[in-house]
Amino acid sequence: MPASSPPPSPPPSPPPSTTGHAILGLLGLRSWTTYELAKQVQRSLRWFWPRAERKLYDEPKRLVSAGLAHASQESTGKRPRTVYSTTDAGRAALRDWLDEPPAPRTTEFEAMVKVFFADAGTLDQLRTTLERIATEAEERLAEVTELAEIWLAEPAFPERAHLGAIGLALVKGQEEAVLQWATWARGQVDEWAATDDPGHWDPDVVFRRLARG
Amino acid sequence: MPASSPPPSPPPSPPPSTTGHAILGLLGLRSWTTYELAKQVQRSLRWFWPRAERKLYDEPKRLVSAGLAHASQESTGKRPRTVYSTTDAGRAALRDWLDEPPAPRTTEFEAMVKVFFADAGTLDQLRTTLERIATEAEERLAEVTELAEIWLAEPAFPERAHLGAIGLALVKGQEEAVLQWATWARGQVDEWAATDDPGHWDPDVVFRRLARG
DNA sequence: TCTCTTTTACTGCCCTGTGCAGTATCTAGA
DNA sequence: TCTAGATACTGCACAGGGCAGTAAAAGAGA
Repeated sequence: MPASSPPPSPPPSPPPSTTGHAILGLLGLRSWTTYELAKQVQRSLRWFWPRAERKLYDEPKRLVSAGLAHASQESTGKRPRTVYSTTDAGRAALRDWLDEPPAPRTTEFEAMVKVFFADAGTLDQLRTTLERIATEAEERLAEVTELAEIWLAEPAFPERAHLGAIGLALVKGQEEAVLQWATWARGQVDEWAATDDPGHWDPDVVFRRLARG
Repeated sequence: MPASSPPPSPPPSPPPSTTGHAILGLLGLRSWTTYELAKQVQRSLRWFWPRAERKLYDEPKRLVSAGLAHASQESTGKRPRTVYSTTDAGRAALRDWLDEPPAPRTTEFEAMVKVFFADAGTLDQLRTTLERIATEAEERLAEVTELAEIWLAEPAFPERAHLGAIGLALVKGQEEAVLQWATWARGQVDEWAATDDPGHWDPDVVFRRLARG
């Protein structure tokens, strides 16, 4: 007897990505247009899950086709806009996703690649790179201060202040660590004779400190 | 007079990406097969510029077509292998690249997205996520210790120990910052009544600390 | 000696994600 | 009224990731 042909099932929408779940999280707070979503991701999620605006126009559509979100066509005058909201299935998916082991943290730090290969260039180039690393960290620390002040004065989601607080605290810790390192490194590099010759500067002193755990 | 047709020039190979320059940096140390390159990237560059092995088989070919690297076909028995080395143009490109302003540092930290949307789930889920963040940081700190010991005992490139030392020092600072935060956060969360109700725990205490700069 | 596992050495394919250009409309201010 | 900026998208080319697949060499153990 021949095998019966499989029943015509709707194409199984792939399980949402991290980006999908992050958007699902924002939809759990309120409804958003894609444009608002993009701005909000820049303000908050950017710190831990940076995504280009472009992507945020595609992802909600996938959520809708998976039944995890709902889209309603509205309009401002003649210009149409799409407002997305979550669904019961969306809330359930978000809840379940919290159980799954998170992907390992990854960092892209181009400036440190330049530090690592600094012996292909001059000490001045290395110092400039360290300067840029420090400046970036300082700018972000200023942003942290600004965000903390906004949370104190006019929070958009006061009922979520506790989650915002612990999140922002991590950002501050990270940026401070980078800034402290950059300041230290700047001092160390000043003792080197050249990028490929540390002179009397002894790397083993550092390695022994790092090896102590 | 009609415009003359443009001379048939070779397709301008696009300027190498960060990944390309990173490989150029490794080729500056010695010649590598792609397989060795992939392993080396996992050991060292991974910390600041993580790239999938797959990509490391494509990128050297682009460097060769841009004249920045040289490929020689060798063989181990009947199996062919490609050994890449740098060129004068490659060394010059690397040197020039060190001057260019680096891309901003970015971090993908899925676990923190789960922390940020923890109010979609339970306190147990949040505690588990914090636990996982701490464990990951501890594992990486152990790796830092291990690498420091290798640098002390049998360094592969002793003449580059100074650059390895300052690089590894940053990794340690970053991981310690995450671990300290996770420990602190675990304690704070223990005072909350639920993920969406911090009880008497006051987020403004944290925000005021963060706002002080 | 034979077998099995691990290491070496890649390629193809599909998917996610980025950056940029392009197309409109709406709003607020000079 | 004119213009700048904000809103609301789409298309396209390219970087990069993950996984499956292929295959030969080297080493380990029976």
